Amino acid sequence: MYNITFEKNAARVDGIKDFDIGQTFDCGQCFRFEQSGNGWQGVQRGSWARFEQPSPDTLLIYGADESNINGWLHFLALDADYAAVKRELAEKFGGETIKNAMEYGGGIRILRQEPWETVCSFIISQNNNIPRIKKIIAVMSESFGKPFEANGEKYYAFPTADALYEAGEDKIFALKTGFRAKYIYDAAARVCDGRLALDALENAGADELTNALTQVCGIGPKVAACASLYGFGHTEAFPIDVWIKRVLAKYYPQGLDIASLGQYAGIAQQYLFYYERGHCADAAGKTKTNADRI
DNA sequence: CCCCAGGCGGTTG
DNA sequence: CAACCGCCTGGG
Repeated sequence: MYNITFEKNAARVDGIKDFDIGQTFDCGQCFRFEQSGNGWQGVQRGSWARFEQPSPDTLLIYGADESNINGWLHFLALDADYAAVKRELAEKFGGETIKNAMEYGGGIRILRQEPWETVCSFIISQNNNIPRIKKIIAVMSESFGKPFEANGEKYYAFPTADALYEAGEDKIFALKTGFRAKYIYDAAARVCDGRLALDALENAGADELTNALTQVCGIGPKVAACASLYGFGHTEAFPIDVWIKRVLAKYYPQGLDIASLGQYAGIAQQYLFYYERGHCADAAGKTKTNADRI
């Protein structure tokens, strides 16, 4: 277990395991944290923090103190036993692929993000690329999120559903959200009038949550699974995107029974996603030319 | 000009 | 129910 001490403007967490800030923030699960110097920083639930990891088992959290440290540790899922997660996944999957993926991205943790933010963010993610997703969310937050100050700088909370509903579909469209504008607006409207009761759904079962989310125009199985996994703590949710489709075709051509993978299937999905995307990025880095496209 | 990017809704056979 | 298709936008 880790040990927490407080320094002048940071919390120091020693004794952490199975955690890497770079892998965790760069594995595609969140869109509001950026690398800056030797650390990563961003905004979650209307608060700012900066993370540095001077050694594998030490984490510094700037912006954290006695009053909010538990919130940040929960966000990072440092209060979860990922050694147990990995043991179970190795057993449930069998084969070398999951072991290789867990070796490659063994420092990933599934963040516990704010539910509405995940719903809205993964609507934006559809048929889109990560740099543009991040840009849209940044501009959306600056436009409709509540400003606050931290570390001598101005930051913005992710906009509430009320703020986006009040803004209206046209202003959401003006953020370059394209055809997703009406989806975002529909989701916001449903949260505002209670048809999508996110607070209550935090305690709902997987099926009930999925059913509620997919009532929203523009939320299908993939976006619902992402929201369930990243925003509602459903580590069994298994989003299948284009990368995971490639993984399944490549490593499990005989088929993979997702339902048999157990309570941590979604965490496995993240390891596999990061593993496959990393491989492709490594391979594409120097050789991507028009001639390679044929 | 093409294609693609962490999908989805709608239409068709 | 499976297979298509169009979709805002931006970059290659």
